[in-house]
Amino acid sequence: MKNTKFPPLNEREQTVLEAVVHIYITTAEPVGSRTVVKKLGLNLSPATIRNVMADLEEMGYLTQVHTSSGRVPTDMGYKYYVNHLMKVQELTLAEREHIKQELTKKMDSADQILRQTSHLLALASHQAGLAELPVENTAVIRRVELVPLLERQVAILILDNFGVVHTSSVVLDDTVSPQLLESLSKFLNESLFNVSIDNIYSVVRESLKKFFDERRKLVELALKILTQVEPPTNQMFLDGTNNLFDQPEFQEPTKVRSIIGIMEDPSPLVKALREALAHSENQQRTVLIGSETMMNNINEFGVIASSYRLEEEGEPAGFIGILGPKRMPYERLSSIVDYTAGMVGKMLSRLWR
Amino acid sequence: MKNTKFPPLNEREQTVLEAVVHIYITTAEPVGSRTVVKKLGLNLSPATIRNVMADLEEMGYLTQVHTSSGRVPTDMGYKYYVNHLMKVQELTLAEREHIKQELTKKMDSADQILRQTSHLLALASHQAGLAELPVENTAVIRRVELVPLLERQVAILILDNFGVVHTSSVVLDDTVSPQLLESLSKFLNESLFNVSIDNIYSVVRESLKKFFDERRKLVELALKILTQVEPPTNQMFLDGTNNLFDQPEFQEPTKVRSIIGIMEDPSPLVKALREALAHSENQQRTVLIGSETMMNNINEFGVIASSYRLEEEGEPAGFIGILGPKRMPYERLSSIVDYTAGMVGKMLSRLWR
DNA sequence: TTTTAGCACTCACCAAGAGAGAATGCTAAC
DNA sequence: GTTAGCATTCTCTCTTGGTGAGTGCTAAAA
Repeated sequence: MKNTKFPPLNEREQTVLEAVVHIYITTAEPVGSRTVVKKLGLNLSPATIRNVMADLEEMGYLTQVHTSSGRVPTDMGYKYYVNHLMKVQELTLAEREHIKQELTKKMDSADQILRQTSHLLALASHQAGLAELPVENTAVIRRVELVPLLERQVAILILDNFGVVHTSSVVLDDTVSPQLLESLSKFLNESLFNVSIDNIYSVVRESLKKFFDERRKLVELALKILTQVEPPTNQMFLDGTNNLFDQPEFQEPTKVRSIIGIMEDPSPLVKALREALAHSENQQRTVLIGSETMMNNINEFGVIASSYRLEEEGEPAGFIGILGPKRMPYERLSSIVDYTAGMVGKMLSRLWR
Repeated sequence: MKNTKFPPLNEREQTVLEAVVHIYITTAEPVGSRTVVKKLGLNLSPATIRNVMADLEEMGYLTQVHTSSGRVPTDMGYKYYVNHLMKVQELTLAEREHIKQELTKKMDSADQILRQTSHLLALASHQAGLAELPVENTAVIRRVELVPLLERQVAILILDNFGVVHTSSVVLDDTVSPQLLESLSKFLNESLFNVSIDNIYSVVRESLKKFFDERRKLVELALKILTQVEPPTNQMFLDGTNNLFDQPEFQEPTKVRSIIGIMEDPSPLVKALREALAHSENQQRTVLIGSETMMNNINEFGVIASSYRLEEEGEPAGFIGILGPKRMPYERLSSIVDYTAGMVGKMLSRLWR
């Protein structure tokens, strides 16, 4: 899609494209020229619109599912619509209140808030909702605890500033004295405090060097323990995937499997979204369509995502969004995503202030 | 199913029922009398077998998908087969070695072992594998940690004897002094050590009473904190659900949704399995078929489960199993489940010895 | 130059029908 | 008790023909 050209459209062409997208979104049926005329209320005959639609097809914005059927937007058509034609709908007061209310329920961790967010988005959109935990490079270690469990087993708990606890445990070859563990714990806390979780390995290794000769045994133990800490995979919550099965485009078995695929491993989608958000205007909102979603050769999905920030003007800390068929009501859903992202940011920052 | 009668079968009827089940399991097509004769190599004509099959149908063991189609086993037919006819196949040495190898990989927690188990079972069976963490009533608290995170936020960590860490965190109304937290932590550790996780509330409440007048503030805080600990839902790992989509019986959209349903909430299945295992011979292995699986009105599944024990002659600590269509190769899969359950028990007990 | 009426054409969709094939149940004979 | 024979039942597939929505093209109108 990167190098595809988007030929410019005159006013009439824009109007027709917009109409086709709108009609197709609500009906899921190929759109014919007559229908467009009726919808637009123009004083033109279907034949005229037919010519416009033929032009739009030639430029790559529309396509026919078979000769002499109505037109359907291509990915490029959707993209043009989203970028140039769509007017984001304001949410009603009631809708805003509802979102606000659902997100101001008592929640004590980022985990809970984002799980709730994905649920809320799924409910509000009748599509699948997704919500990512704050990305690691903004997460910072607050505390490391080593807890002796049984003679040779030690649990490692890493708490970050978002209240997320990363746990792991290790079975050692030798027994460890409580004294040794305690001094190790102290050492780790000192060297890891406020270190980004991303950097856990490098920082520790470095600060370990200083100690190496002094406390050889301690150092070895520390390395042994830390290699057990799994690099925290950035977690994403995905809710309401069953809504997708209601869509006519996901009835076929092959399409069904693609949904399962996402549930099992959303990482390609996450990666694509992060990239797109980083390059988007203001790093605010992005829409990916079809192949852009990077879901193993399934080009049926569309996704709308917005970043949230922990401070008004800060860096994006993570994103939330809605996943559905390409044929989604973008105008309405975009505003839901935007507003919710704002609220999530507020709620998260309130957590630790 | 509870009150259904299982009319006794004579030898020929048993042979025919067994043949029908076997053939249907491999072909997924209704089985005709001719096919049965060929398979059995008997010196009888199809007409004779037809009569037997008609009898079996009358008794409820077989059914026709439509007049003048071949026969298919009913749930009752499968059940009779599993209980009386099936001969559990020995695993080959290679198969046993493979399972052993996969389970003796370095793993440091019950969590990892059972996740790996569900994966292994899915792979070996080409169905979905499931594995439950050791049930709570055998899990006992080893250690409680209260970790101050930020001024008003406290994380609660409960470690059980299986190396599983239950975490939660709470935002308090007032700030808490480290001293208070420390004494509270000490108090909780004393009163909760070796207490079953099931009983956390009752035990704490009781032992709190003793302290009530002495240290009022401490007690209130403890209660506040403990109400934040979510009752740990017994976790079950489910892997390989995508294998199910390959089965012809799960092609239709409605069936597909039932699979999703299980992925989202397997608790009815878990409950049914626990119950069945408790009443099974030796509390060892059980097979549930169709409606017995308790999956909201979807009667297409079958499940084979075995309990594992932490000590040779101990109580069952949890179960593992295989979920697939009713039409599963029970003879082979049963032995896989049995053997794996034995290995899991060994691996778990080795963890904390 | 733009728009439109008219018309032939294309294609999906549906219903009805015909024929093949796999099984069955039943009856009467072995 | 077993079986051969046969009419019967039902699914599945393929064909056929009709309908309707929509298109592209051409030539005329604005």
